[in-house]
Amino acid sequence: MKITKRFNRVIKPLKTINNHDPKSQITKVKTNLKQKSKRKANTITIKQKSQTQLDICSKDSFLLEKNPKRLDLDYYQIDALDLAPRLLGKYLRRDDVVLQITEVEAYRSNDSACHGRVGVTSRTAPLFGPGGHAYVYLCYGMHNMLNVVADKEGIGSAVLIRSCAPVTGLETIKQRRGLDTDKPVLLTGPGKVGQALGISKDWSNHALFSPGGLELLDGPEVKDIVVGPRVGIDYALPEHVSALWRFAVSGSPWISAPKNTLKAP
DNA sequence: GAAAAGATTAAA
DNA sequence: TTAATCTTTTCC
Repeated sequence: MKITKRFNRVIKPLKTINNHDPKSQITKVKTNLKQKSKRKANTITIKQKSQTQLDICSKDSFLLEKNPKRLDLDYYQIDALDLAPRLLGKYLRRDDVVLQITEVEAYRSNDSACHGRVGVTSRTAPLFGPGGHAYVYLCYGMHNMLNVVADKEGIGSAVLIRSCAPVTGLETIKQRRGLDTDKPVLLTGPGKVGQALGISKDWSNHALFSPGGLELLDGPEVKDIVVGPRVGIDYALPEHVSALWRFAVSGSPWISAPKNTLKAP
């Protein structure tokens, strides 16, 4: 498999060169190389810019909260559709890492896109437990997706955390992600959030309102929200595919793709 | 002309 | 879904 990848990457430019004027193609390749080295040279500038964004987005608000408290069990005992937008701005903490939630999706009872549609299994059991627990599942055999279980026991609904902004523990986040950057690519996507928090499906059913491990802390209420259809649920019924149950902090750079489907409500 | 944003593709 | 590429658009 690796051979195929390498083969493609080597052969592609050659094909292009053969089909076009060699001189212009060589110039193009040279330009690309130049751009790449320049990008490297500009790393410092980019980092400074991102750092500013980071401060504006989340660091200040976390410090202002002084000592954010864990949300209590009652907070979660509502419809996932109501809980989802309320989780924007809240904080996820594990070890020295604190992330501020910037993008979520609601998965509800009687929702053909929700894992709960198959009923209670060993995997989905936490989903049917009382709200306030984590529901973590493996996607594509490698991505751990973090959901916050909503509503009362037996309902089977949750809020998927799709993106976050870093607040503290940037070095740990980078290390877990295996990426040395401060840019949104670090945390925009559900798999990235799970990786940054260092969680696996073993964390499924973990109580987010209890001290220790993974905690969900209170944060500022987000009023400027954009909404859109949920991502990657083509298998669901049309009415659920089109439902605007994806929520994100308006204007935040910490939002996953696709962004053009998000609009003011 | 360079950076940013969008689209595409392989991989797991 | 993610990461890496390739392509198009934006803007200094």
